[in-house]
Amino acid sequence: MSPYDPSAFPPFAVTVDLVVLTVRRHALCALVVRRGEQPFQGRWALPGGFVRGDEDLAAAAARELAEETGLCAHDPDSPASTPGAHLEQLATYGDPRRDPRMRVVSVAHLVLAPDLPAPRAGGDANSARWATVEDLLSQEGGFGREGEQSTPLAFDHARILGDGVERARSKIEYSSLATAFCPPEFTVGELRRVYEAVWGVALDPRNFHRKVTGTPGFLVPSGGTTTRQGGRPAQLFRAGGATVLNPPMLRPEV
Amino acid sequence: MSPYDPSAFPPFAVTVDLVVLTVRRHALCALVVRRGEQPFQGRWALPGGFVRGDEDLAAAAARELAEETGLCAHDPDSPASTPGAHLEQLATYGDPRRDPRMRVVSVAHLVLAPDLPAPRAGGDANSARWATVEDLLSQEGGFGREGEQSTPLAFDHARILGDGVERARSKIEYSSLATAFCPPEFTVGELRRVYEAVWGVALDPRNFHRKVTGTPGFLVPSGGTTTRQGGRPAQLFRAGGATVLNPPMLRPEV
DNA sequence: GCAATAGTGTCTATTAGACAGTATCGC
DNA sequence: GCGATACTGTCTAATAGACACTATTGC
Repeated sequence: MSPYDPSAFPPFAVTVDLVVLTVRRHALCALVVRRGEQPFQGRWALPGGFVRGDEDLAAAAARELAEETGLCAHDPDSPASTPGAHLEQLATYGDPRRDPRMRVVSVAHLVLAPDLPAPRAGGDANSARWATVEDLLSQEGGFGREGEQSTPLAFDHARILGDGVERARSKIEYSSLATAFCPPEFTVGELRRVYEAVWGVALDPRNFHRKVTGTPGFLVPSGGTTTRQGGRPAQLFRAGGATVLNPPMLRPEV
Repeated sequence: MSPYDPSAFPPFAVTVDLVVLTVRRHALCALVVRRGEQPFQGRWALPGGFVRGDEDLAAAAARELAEETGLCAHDPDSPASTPGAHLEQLATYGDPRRDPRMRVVSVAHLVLAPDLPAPRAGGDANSARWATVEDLLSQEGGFGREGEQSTPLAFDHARILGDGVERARSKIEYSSLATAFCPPEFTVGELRRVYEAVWGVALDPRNFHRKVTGTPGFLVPSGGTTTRQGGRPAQLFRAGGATVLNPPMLRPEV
């Protein structure tokens, strides 16, 4: 067969799946939706859907994100987009048997978002929720915050979620992306709690403060202060222009 | 439309494209093939082809690699594969207009290989060659080593190649992947020349030697020595078991 | 000897990590 | 006052980078 014979290619469906991460109550959480149909009916899955015929992959991911959360994604590769959550391509999953019905290639995307109000999913408020990554990835399922048992995720979504979490854990080391988990204005302590939740470690508040305020372009003071965390008023910052951190934040050893 | 109605998805073609990098004569080079048909007939392009209906994405990439180079890819994610070149998924490109004939989503893969004999491409030795990354990515095309002008790469392959080069440049900082550019046994000086070619910088041989031999698990002595680089005989090493380098190699500032 | 590469030692400026101590809020 | 968090300063061990020096080959 000719390498580009348009009439001779096998038919594929192409979807986007979203790993939407946020930090809630000092825990790294992901957005999951309940499947209403077979296969895996009733199980939790990552949000996602088909790429339309005239739609770019990043556009499809941003559309699905808006449909599920109302978030406006900020794709660093596309020039003009309203500020909001960070969106980037994660990886593509194409095992021939990953969907029992047909050949589906899924282009997974990673979204990092600040703590949000309750998710919505097409008007059915009960069909989407935040769950801790720990619960979703524990082998037997574990228990959600309402005491509801989390069965394993549908399809290969546990692997996709694991890859997304690993990407987030490593990217906040050498980029300023941890600020994507924070509201527009935030304190050094709030940023530290993001690192602690994503990495699952405790960091020295004093050395952390010295490190982030000493990294050029990471944070810019916004002028105000807040006492929303209690204690002495803390200076408020915005994300600076730097995207790459040099020197990087160092993740403590195991 | 139901989010998973099997009869209602738009038809996509899915291909794999390969960014095959090697170091030749102190320069980072990529494998390109000449297109025999429209569009972009006669232009250079990255090797690649359709994913078969029952084939995983990584398997398709390994098959294309073997067809183009005879290399056996070593995918770190798959358990048993003959040692050879390193292969990993790079990114997926799905702009609706990236191929003028139809909707093609391409899952690009990155291959890092030691210096190889001349490439082959389906028996037609003239239709595949190594070109320096510098020539391929220079805006106007530049000149290849035979003095032949390199026109810009077909499709969006210049962008894919640029992304692959950037991935390679950053991955050799914090992983042991630079050894994938070396033969099974190599000297510290040969490894240093890999870093210098990929990063395009000059490194201090003495500090480099101290750094790589002091990083646990990076290199293991094989016992032999060689004088193939001239000068005092150099100890031969193999790649050690470590995949992540801690501390990382530091790329000098611009 | 001379050129080339390999390998070791030494000094210095920088920094990560540990931790003392002070500042400023709510209660 | 007390508890909490924010911030600044200090010490030490480790290290990146610069560079002097020696070792061992081919010619």
